[in-house]
Amino acid sequence: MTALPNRDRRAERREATRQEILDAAWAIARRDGLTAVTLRGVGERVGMRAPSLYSHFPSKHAIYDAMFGRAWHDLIEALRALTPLPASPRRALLRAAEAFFDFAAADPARYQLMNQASIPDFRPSAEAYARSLEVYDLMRTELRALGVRSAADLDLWTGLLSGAVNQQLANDPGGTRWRRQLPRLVDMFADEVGLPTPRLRRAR
Amino acid sequence: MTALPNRDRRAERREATRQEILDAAWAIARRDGLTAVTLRGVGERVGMRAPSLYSHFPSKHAIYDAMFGRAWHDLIEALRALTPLPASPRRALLRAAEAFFDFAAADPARYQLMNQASIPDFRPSAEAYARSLEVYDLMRTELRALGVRSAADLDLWTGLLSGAVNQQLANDPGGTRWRRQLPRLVDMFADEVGLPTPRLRRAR
DNA sequence: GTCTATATTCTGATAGAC
DNA sequence: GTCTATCAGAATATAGAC
Repeated sequence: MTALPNRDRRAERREATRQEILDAAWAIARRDGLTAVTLRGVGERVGMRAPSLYSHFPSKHAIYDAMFGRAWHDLIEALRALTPLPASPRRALLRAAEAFFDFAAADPARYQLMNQASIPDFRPSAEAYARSLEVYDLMRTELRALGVRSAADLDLWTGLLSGAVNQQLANDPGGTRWRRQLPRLVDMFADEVGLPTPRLRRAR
Repeated sequence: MTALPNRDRRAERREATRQEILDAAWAIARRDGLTAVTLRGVGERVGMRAPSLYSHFPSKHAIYDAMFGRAWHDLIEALRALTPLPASPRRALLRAAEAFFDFAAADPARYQLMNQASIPDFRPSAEAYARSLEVYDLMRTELRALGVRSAADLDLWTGLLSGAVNQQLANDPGGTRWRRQLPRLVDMFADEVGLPTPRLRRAR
């Protein structure tokens, strides 16, 4: 009778513990960098000895992998939460660009895990990697809806976005020097690929 | 009589050994990543035991620091070698952009050392860091000569460039997907900041 | 599922002989 | 200036008691 409820409880508890472990790993990564995440450190934060973590994750890389998948999942959610986008293509692009930018700037360690191969020997699993492709698909679909079709144009857009983010994180962390350029980038891109006016900013 | 010549010889030999050590470290970094550089590994390549390296560098970080400074120095040279630039501002920009791009793409590990804080606890010395500022100055001076004066415009330019490089290294290493966008980026930038036509590519 | 104890391996760095 | 020997510490991971 109580067999099923108990099993649910256990599964829930187990999942909660997994989550605590991941949260601890994120906290360390944010404070001291991705490579500062150690099993001892994580264990200490969750009130466990390091070896006990192996009851929940088969290896340290599995923890990174879960973090990687989670990060991309959260980005997907952040982008999906944008719909419905403004009817104006340029306003729609700006809204999406700002969402992406803010997601990246909110957690540089997360951005580093997602985009830069910064952990020796770590390769995301196929499942986790698929989530990053999903974001790419999402962007492509969105741009297509706005009338941007060619692969080169999509590359152009991702280049503009990642450039702004990278410069912000590298040269003005916590600031807004490149975030302020987003309306300009949107106009430049929209002009280049032939999206309708009016511009967000007045032309010079 | 021979005191001075001998001292020169020794200094030369010593400098040559230092260079061999750095070359070995670069080779390892290029093959297996920056963090794969170990004193034992470097020593093996130069035919020394690890402790002997301390006769030439006071610490492992000092090796990284020399590499960092050298990388920026080489970029400075690559950029200086561009003068005289084409008279056409847009062609001048394209030439500089391609030089920067190719420098980065030629050695991703070097680019990572220069731009991303990827080695735990490593901070470049003031001397080495000054070289990176020199590149920034060089770019500012060059843009100013072309008529680009505002700090925001300079930020825009560095964002466009670093975005193309980052996407190339992350998503199409060894390829040309983003390198091909450079003429387009130059035109977009030139249009935005009001540089004279004609465009490099025809407008759409 | 968590623990202690330990294996294994690697790291940067130092001491001191030669 | 290079060597051997070693330190001191960190890391991931495993074995097995409870």
